[in-house]
Amino acid sequence: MDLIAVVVAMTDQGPSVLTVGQANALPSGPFELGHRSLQFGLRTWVEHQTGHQLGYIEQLYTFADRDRTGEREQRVISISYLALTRAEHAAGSGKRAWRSWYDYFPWEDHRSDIPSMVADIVQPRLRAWADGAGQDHMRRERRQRAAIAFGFDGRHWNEELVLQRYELLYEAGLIEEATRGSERSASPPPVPGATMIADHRRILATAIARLRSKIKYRPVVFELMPPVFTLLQLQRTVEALSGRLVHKPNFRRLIEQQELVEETGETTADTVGRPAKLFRFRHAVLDERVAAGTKLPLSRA
Amino acid sequence: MDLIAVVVAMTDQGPSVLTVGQANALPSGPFELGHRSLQFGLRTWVEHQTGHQLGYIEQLYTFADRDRTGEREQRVISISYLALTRAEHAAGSGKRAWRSWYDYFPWEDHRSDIPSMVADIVQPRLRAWADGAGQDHMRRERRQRAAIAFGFDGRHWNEELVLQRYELLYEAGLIEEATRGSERSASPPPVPGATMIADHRRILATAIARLRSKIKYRPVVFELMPPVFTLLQLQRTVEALSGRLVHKPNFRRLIEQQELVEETGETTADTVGRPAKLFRFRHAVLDERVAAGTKLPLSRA
DNA sequence: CCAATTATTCTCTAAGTGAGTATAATATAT
DNA sequence: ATATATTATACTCACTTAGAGAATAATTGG
Repeated sequence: MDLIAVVVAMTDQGPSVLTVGQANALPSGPFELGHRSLQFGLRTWVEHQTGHQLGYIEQLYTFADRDRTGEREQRVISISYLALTRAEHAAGSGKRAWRSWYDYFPWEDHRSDIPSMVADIVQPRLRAWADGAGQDHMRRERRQRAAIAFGFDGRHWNEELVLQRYELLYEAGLIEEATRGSERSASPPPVPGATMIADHRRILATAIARLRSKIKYRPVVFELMPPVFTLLQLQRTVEALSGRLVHKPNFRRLIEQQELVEETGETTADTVGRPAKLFRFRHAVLDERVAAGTKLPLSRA
Repeated sequence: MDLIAVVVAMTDQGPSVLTVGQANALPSGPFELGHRSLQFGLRTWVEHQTGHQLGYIEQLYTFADRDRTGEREQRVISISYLALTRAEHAAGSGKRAWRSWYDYFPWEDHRSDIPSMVADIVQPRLRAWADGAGQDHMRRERRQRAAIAFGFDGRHWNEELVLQRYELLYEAGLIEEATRGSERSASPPPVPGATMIADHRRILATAIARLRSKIKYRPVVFELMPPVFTLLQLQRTVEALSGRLVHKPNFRRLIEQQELVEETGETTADTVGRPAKLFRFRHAVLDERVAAGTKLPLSRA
């Protein structure tokens, strides 16, 4: 019985995740009898071990597949969580490090255009995998899945399909984790991207997908923001999480008409150009509207 | 390590859940080593025990609170699942029975107007609970929470807040499960609604909330429908699940423009009035659009 | 003072949604 | 046979939302 945490914060390197070891594992710990509840158990040990106050915690998924850790007949139940915090809360102890999550998923960052590795590496290898299927209908099905997941053939990129993309690459043998234990020469070279132990990278993919979906209908972004911020800073955070750019005027309109923020009266001084008003999150909305939404003006075209 | 299933189907009594015992418990079973995965384990034992083929399975939540079962220091991890099936698949064995979920949550059915018990019983008792708070700001906060959850003071009813409503009633001591073990005379009489053992009713509330949310953006309703159906039958199912009526022309428009269904060419014969065309679900949409949506034309007013 | 830079406001258009009305096809009653 | 009830299906309209681009404002640095 293990608790695994995906702790997310914004750092200088962008949207980041707290890692241990050689930046190849998520922090995890046993669930102890002394803990009042699962969530409480997670909160106490993460805060104790990392000095991070966790603002928002959400259960992700419980895993127990037999060969999860590779050891046969040993059954470990892992309960994974998504937690949001602010990087400043760090007390940096031991071998813990923040890493941009795009280090592990370089194909997910579409903020400055589509990464070239998608067309140069991912697409041809997935194509080869699809063509390697025996029957004709299998080939078509594989191609269609790849096209939907990665937006090939003129389809639109859907930033929420993080897990589907990872699983597709895994199934195609293009992820190092998928070919562990088998002959190295037998499998094609993996796609770029830092790897993780066991299925931690898969759990991270689940967390990113959840967060990308959630910011559209719950005001959780603010857990990652400092107490006061400009609208552009807020926008950059949303863009970092979703991996794509949003239309600035429309973003402002959305935030303001939902009354998610209020002006502090101050403005920024340290920037070039016109100084921006500073805002703070209106915590009252959490009480006022349970289903307080935050939609993103993401283009469909 | 326990698996608990909320198995949902449409029966003559409306949206129904599979129960065991005196219709006061959800089916549950241990997770065995022989099972390949959690989901697989659940599927096999539910199908084995009830003769039901489970179409759709989704993990709900993992619980491990210390006093969950009332036995101290005994820590049981429960992983709960939502499963959808068709009632006809039944092979009816033993003490299993379908029960309308509104037997357990009578305040949740707003199809034919708001149930009178909401204004007659729930509202005054929640008001009394709020007024019983010590400080003034506590009273205001309790009143606001009740108003948001149940749509008092001219607010809108939000059908997705099933869990919030249950938890509010629980906190107010108006749910029998909340006052177990304490002096009976000390607590107010519980609100109407069948009870369940342990926290099963809470798990059921979680499942209903999840399903009411999900039918709006994923075509899961079809798991509950027979192979062919009329659009009105589909609409009635959606209404039964969400607990509120939808606008018929708009519902049709939504279903058709999303190309979720296709005509079979047949029409119904056994009804009064003009015969309706029969439709079947277009399984192709599951491949075509991963995020295939089913939105409901629910009124905001 | 002008260019560059960032912030903020406004407008236009297209699509989506809630609500109501009109027409079509059947059964049953008179 | 005709009217009426009943259910199915189609159409219309007003209003809101969302995507996109343009225009204006307030700074800093030459």
